[in-house]
Amino acid sequence: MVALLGSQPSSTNFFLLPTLGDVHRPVVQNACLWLRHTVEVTVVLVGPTAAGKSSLAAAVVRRYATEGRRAEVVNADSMLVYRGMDIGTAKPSEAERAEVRHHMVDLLDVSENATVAEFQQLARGAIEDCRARGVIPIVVGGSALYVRAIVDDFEFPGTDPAVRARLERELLTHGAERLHQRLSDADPLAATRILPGNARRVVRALEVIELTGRSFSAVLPEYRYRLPDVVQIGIAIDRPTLDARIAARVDAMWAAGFVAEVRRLAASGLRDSLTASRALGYRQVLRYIDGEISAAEARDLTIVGTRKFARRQQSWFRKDGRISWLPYYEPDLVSAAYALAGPAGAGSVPDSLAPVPGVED
RNA sequence: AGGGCAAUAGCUCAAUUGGCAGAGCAUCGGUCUCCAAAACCGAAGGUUGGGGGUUCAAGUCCCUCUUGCCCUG
Repeated sequence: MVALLGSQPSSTNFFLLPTLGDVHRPVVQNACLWLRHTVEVTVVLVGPTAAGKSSLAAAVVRRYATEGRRAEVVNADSMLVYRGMDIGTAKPSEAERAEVRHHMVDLLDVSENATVAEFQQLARGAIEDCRARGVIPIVVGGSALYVRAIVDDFEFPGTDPAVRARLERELLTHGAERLHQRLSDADPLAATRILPGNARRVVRALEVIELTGRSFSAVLPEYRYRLPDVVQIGIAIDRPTLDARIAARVDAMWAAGFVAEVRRLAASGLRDSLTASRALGYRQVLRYIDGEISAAEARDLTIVGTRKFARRQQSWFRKDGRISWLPYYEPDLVSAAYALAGPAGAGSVPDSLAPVPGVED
């Protein structure tokens, strides 16, 4: 039954076309109340850091519970996968995780390298697992690439440590320009898309070409869900408010013992890691611990870095036209989100909750 | 009070003997198929503290005022 309806992704949307008059709404909602038992929705909650995704997710899970439905969170935040990185990542607390099950959290040691491809596999598995158990997965994340890799048609060509290491060495000896020149010969199209200064992407392109024997004409896929029924909700928040929240959050982290956490992780190899050591806050606190900068500088750099990260997140998300935006100040944000994600929802935007222009940007 | 030093983009500072006021950071915008909390690219931003003078030409030299810092009383 699930599979049958799942093959018609638009079934719920169909009943809720915005053109329907209010008169029909009760009927429509009844239809959906019935459908909610058979159609499996995947909810995706996005937005910049400190917008309030986690607490909203937990509240929506609770609301589902009042309807007798179970929902679980699938994290799509790149740094939450590291064990021990708790304060600096604003990881949901143990209490929160005891109440709501969180997937894709605490999977790796700080010394291990996270990859998008692996994350994609595991996260998709977690979603399948939820669906198989009749649980609604709520993907919550600020890493746009991760979210898209999970929800859209992404296929990552493989990677080979040996090839990669050799290319990295060539990068050191010959420089990025030279590698980019080589990319121009091997794959002119890719070379026009990747700027010579971006050594990282040049190396990856050469790696893929060498591994696959084909050109690296990688372009982001179209905005098309590979899952049957996805509802993407974004929290819209204006910059001044977001910036204030970020500053307050960083201060709270320091007060909560962030430096001690970084010290602890440094002892277990944080410094040598490729990915974890680059995490916002951790990178700056490491410099502070090493005496390179003052505590105040570390704090300020973390705030500025987080702010810039939030801008990048917003610019990534605002391109995705499938996201329904809810203003952070919506008095009953939970009901609004639930209206989109819950039984009556599946993508319809209630009139009162149309995107708020001033907030979205 | 007297003497000395300084004042240039939002911030920190550059600017040959007087010769088209620049850089880093912040800000804004963009790119993105395995390090993505990463990596990279672009744009905007100035009556050089105010006023006067010398000069073909003044951020630069002279006078004056304002503000800040230091020293001496």
